[in-house]
Amino acid sequence: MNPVSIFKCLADDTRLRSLLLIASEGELCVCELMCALDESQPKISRHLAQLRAAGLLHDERRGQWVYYSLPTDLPHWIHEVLAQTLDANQAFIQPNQHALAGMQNRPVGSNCC
Amino acid sequence: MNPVSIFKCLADDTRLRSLLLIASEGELCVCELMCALDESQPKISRHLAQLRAAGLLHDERRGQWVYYSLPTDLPHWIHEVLAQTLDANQAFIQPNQHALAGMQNRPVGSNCC
DNA sequence: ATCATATATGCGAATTTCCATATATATGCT
DNA sequence: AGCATATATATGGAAATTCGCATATATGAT
Repeated sequence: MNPVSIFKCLADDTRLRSLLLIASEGELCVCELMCALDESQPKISRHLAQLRAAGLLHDERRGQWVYYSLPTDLPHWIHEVLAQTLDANQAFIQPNQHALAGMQNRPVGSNCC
Repeated sequence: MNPVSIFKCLADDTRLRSLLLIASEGELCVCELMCALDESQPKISRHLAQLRAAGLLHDERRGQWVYYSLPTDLPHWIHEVLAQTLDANQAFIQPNQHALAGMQNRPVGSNCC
C-alpha cells in the first residue's frame, strides 16, 4: 500500500467525488452515488471496485443494496488526507451533495430512521 | 486548481518522491534530484516542469543551477497533505534521502554555510 | 569564441487509463 | 418459475500518460 497507488486512486474525478461523498455521509450505496454524480452504473461500480481493491473502501451488502464506507482500519494519514481535502474543497463536492439530498426513492438505512 | 489535478500530480512515483524530498529538504536542484532518485535528467526535469505548471513548485535559478521549492503561497490543505504523507511514509523516501546525503560534488547553497 | 556543465523541450513509441456497451450475477417479489 | 431491481464484470477501442532519445538553451570557465 504505497502512497503513489493511493494517490492514483484519488486522481480521478469519479473516484475522488465518491470517496469524499462517502467520507462526508458515512456510507452510500451504488445507486445513491449514481444519482449524486449523475454517472452510469457500470462506471460507478467499476471505480468503487478499484477503490475497494486498493483498501480505500469497505463494502457490505444489505439486501439488494451494497453499501460502501471507509474501512475502520484505514491508515490514519489517509483519513487525514481525505478530511483535509473535504474541508478545503467544499465547492468541489457541494453540487453532488445537493443532488444526493434531492434524490427520490432513496433507499433507507443510511440516514433514515 | 481543483483537487483532482493536484492528486494527478502526486500520482506518479518520480513526482511524489521529488515533492516529498523537496518538502523535507527545503529546496533541491535538478542534479540533486537526479542523484537522489537515480533517474535521467530529462525525466526529472519534465516532471518538475509539470509540478511547476500545476503550482506545486516554485523555481529559482541561481547560477547554473535551478532550485525547486514549495511555493510560499501553497494552499494550506496541500501543505498538510504533503506533511502527512511525508510523516507516514518514511520508508518510502528514506532510500532517496540516503542517496542524496551520500551525493558527491553536491552544489553548495542549499545546506551549506 | 569555444567548451563543459546544467537544465529544458520536441517528438514518436510504448504503456496505461478510461469509457461505452453488452452481459452476468444476486436479491426480492409475485 | 418468472420478472424487476441492484450491482458486477468482460471486451474492444479511444484518450491520456509516460518514456527515451535527440536537441535546444543558459550559465560559467578558459
